[in-house]
Amino acid sequence: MADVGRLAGVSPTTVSFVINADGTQTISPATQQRVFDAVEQLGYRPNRAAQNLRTQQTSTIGVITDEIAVEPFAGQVIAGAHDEAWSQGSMLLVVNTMRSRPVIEAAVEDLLDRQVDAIIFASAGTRRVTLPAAVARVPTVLVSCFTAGNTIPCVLPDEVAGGRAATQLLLDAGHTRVAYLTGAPGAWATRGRLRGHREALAAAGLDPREQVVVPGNYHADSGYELTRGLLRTPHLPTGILCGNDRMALGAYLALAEAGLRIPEDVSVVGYDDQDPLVTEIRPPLSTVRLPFYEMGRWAAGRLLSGTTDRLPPRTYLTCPPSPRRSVGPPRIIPVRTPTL
Amino acid sequence: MADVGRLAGVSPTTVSFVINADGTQTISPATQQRVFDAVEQLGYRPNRAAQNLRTQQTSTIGVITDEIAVEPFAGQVIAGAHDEAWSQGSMLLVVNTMRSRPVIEAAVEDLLDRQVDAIIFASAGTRRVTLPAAVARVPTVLVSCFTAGNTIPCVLPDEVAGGRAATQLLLDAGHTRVAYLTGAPGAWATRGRLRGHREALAAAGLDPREQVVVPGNYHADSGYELTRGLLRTPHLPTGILCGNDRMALGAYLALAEAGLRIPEDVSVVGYDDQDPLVTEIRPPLSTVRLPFYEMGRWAAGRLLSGTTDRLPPRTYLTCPPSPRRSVGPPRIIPVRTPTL
DNA sequence: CTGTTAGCGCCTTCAG
DNA sequence: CTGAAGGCGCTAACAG
Repeated sequence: MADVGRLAGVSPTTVSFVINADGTQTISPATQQRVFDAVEQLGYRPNRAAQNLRTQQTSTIGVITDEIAVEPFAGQVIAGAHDEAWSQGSMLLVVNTMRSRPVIEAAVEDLLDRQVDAIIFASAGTRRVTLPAAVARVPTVLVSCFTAGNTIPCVLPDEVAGGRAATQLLLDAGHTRVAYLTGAPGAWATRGRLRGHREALAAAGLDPREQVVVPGNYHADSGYELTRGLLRTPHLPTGILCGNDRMALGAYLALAEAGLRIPEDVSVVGYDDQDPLVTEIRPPLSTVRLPFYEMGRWAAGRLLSGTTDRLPPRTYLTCPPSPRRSVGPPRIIPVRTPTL
Repeated sequence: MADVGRLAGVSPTTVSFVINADGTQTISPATQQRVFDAVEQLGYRPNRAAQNLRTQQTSTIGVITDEIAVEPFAGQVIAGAHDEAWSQGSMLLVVNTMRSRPVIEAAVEDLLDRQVDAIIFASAGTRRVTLPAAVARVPTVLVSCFTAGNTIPCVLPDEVAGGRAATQLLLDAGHTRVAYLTGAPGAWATRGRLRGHREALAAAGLDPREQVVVPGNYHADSGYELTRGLLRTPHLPTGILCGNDRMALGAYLALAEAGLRIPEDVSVVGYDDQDPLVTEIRPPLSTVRLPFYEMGRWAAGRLLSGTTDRLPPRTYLTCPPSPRRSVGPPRIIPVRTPTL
């Protein structure tokens, strides 16, 4: 920097001023030009370590995640946070904890030592978490998880609206007898989606108690078994809503085995919009997308704008429907005689 | 740090020495203890920004990746690099380029400004890349890609051995008539796998020219179509090897439609070991795993040990077979009459 | 074995 | 509109 100043015939101070032009200083255009030329000529780049030391900030966000290699999830959260951060000149320092408590604690300490400007904590599968107290020393936003007393602002998928949207996909096509093969009963997501499902049914003038709802576990197997169970029923529903895309895959298999076509004989809807699953199966699956990318982006955005103190305890982002070809009009006479 | 020294009754220098005990200094145990006590009592933690400025290194590796949210790929590479880095006290600064040239250039500059100790450049799908010249300013390793003159050390999956392993899964079960539904013909991976396939065939005493090989494109659709093509053939092979797991999924669908069971009627082998696909479909798919995690880990390991100058231009990591239940003994009489 | 001293490169009041 | 000076927190010669 001293060199630049020398070449431009100004002091290092002036160089600093023109480089970090923050509006509070007024440097003559001529001088500015000379400085820029010198910077260019010398290939000068400011030393970030020195800036960090001086300014106490690093343009860096620490991202602590359960498991980076789990899809759909961390990758998208990170991608969203990354894109927002990148657009504002910040970068992401990522830590993968594999849910290990000691790692989480060490990660927070280390990130704090490295003077990250903020922390994003993201979990795979919405759940309650308890974080080391130290996170309070820096602005923090939780993605897809929350703390006991909502002590830290968080962003969550709006599963209730998602459940409504998924159901609506079937309702809009004219279905009036739909089965819901839910995910694992205990999960936060499951409860929200089921509630949304019932709301949509009721809003369409259908009695939720007359529709079939059976509990699954988010695995393809349960989608398969549950669908087979449905097939043994006298009145096969015209539409099947699955807890997630994997369960929908199971439903596809069971339906194919039974010689039933999608969507001609039965319509199927998933949840998650999990690539490449949904686009690779035939027909492509109608589903609802979880806003992982958006949540990551939202978190980084709030953090970078430095307005985390005025944030509501919980923010919900919508799960948009992703209609594809697995939903069609209901078959007129979908009645089947029980097999056996 | 001055406070710590004061509390322990020593100079800041001494504090630095005991904290960074590098063996070159000898501090009396008593003094060390006093320093540690003071550190503990004050909750002192060294300021990384200051250390970075002073030592010119940051215990940080920059990871530049095509697309972080693409599975199977960047997530695992990052997870591997992360685990290795973490075990040595380093962290990862990740940048997602979406293959944009300007972003790649900016990323390298920014990472260099931030004084990363090393850079890992990872691509989705092995291919040749050209990097900004500036990467040369810091140790760099390429993952799943390579440069024109092999100017930068890289680590790649051993696709030839992988192709052999995949084929061997079928051969070991007793198959002598196998079809290979390849991935996109132009791809580096496709060529290696095909070569390995032929080697395995030859090594088993089979004439590669008598086996059927048809080109696909890595999508489920092509697996589906190609398998249907096979079904129209008088002699259906007893084993089908697919270019990747998605194509295998297509094969599953085509086989199910034709009323053929896996592995009783036909055995199927995939490639990639893509979760959750391979474990969620029935039967679970026998496949070959791409060593993304290992490549990431390997890259970080070499970089951190500071021995990148003595590295061979290319290092191949094995693709281990992942046998599951989609392979069984060949059917005695798999002959079918053409379905016209 | 321990303390003194001098920066690492930058930002930022405060004077001019 | 520009320059001088001090210091962010730490490390590494160099003395003692």
